[in-house]
Amino acid sequence: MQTPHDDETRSVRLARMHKREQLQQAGIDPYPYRFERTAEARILQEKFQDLPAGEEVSDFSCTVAGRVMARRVFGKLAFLDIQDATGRIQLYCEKQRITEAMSPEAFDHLKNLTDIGDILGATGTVKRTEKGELSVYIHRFEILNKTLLPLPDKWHGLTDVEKRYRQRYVDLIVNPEVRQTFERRAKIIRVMRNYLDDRGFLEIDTPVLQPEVGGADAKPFVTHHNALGMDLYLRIATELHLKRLVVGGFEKVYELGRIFRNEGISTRHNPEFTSVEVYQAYADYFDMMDLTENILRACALEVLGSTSFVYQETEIDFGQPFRRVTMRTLIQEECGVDCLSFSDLGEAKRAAQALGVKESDLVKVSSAGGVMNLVFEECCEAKLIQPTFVMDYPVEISPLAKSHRSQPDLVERFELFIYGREHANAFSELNDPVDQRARLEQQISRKAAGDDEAAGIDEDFITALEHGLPPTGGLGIGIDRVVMLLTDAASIRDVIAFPTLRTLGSE
RNA sequence: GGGCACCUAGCUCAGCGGUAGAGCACUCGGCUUUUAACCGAUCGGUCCUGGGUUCGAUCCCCAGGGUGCCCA
Repeated sequence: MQTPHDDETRSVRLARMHKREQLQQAGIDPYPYRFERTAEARILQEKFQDLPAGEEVSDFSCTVAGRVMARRVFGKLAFLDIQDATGRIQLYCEKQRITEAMSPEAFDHLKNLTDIGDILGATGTVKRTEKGELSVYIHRFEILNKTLLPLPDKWHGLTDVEKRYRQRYVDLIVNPEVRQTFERRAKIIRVMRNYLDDRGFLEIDTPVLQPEVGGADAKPFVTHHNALGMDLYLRIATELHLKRLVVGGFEKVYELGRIFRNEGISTRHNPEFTSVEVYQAYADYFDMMDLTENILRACALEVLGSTSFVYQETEIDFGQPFRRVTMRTLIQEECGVDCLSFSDLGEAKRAAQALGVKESDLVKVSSAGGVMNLVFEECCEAKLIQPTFVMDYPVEISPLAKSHRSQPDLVERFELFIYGREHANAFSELNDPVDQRARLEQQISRKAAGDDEAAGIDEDFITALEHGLPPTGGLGIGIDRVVMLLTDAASIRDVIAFPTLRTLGSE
């Protein structure tokens, strides 16, 4: 990986620096301030799609601008392909026309002092060449940016995966599908906001910097506030503050924003990612299932124009009602074992081991519910390709969810699985403050027995609950993973413009 | 954290126990219908780093670094 300093000695950069100087010596500013365009590539392509080869529209003048993506230069003629935000178009550059309109040297400047990657503006008529390429037949051009560094290899493009992420701007210039991914991402987020706004949900920003972490089981990033002399955590969820807002009387709230988890990086995990959490008073987890289903269907329809699509060569269908099945039933179907029937932890662990759960995972777990969850992860998760609401989780791994109305040891919680991955997590929210305190305390003692960061209890959250949280349904959706699905991206890094990467040259 | 793979010119990659190559890019020359333009010439190397084996290592071995994929 080259750093800009290494580039100092690179011949390409030196050559371009020299061209920049030559332009300046000729009285040309290689970095002008403004340029007035009258046309974009795609608009021209559409407008003149029926223009026959060899014909020029001499009474139509237009001005375009964009980055030079290809150059084919002859003695007194040059073809430059420029790319703007809408697409590409060829500039047909004839020495005679340019000389007449500009100056005797102008064509040589174009020929000798511009490179692939430079940003140009140009004015001319429209002509489809003999070979059938729609072109702007230019008589005037302006260099809008003399670039110093070259674009990647014109045959292979930018294939180095790391460089695509580190220098996303280059990736975007060279790989048009990357642009589409981020356009779709923006659209998905817009659809979600519109969907919620239209139904009376209010978006409220809650703190990123928090004195206590909570709302999920994850390791936080720690930072320090100098003036207050205190450590603060970056939020791992927006849950606890949004519930406070429901206590305060906002009956439909949500927050769409960045979450930070100090954990591993993989094709499905980035330390900072985007979630939307939604809370609705007087609703339960069944209402959240309906909401989840509808919002995802709306996204697919809006972005892809269809409720079914192909992800990594697998057909995914959002058109049918999503399957709703309990974790217990799924395990019974896959393994023939009823996880609620074990008499003690030892029996549960022996059964789990027989089903292929690793010893190294089992030792970290100290409850039957934890074992049940491991069995589910081992035996069921990967098989849930079509959208499936997995319902009724063990209480031990769900400290913020309300106990099941009819099943002891379980809570009213679901996760949505698609393509074997979790995409959403929702509860009938636990609003009994006494039960909530007991659950959190249990969680802490369990952690303290196990490992590292035994987080404190967010006392203010308990206080809020003591003031009364109405019956509430809550939902969290991982936006990045939804974007992955709807853009057919294999890695979460493909849907985050600037994914977290190791810094270069440190250590 | 575990497994596998890769690291050679600016880029994409060959290569081989005997001191390194191609295409493209860059630079120079030629060219008025190209689409990876073409033709000719030049330039271009810490073969990831360190150690070992060897007369000799880019190649084999060990360690480290980086990257990717899979698993946790």
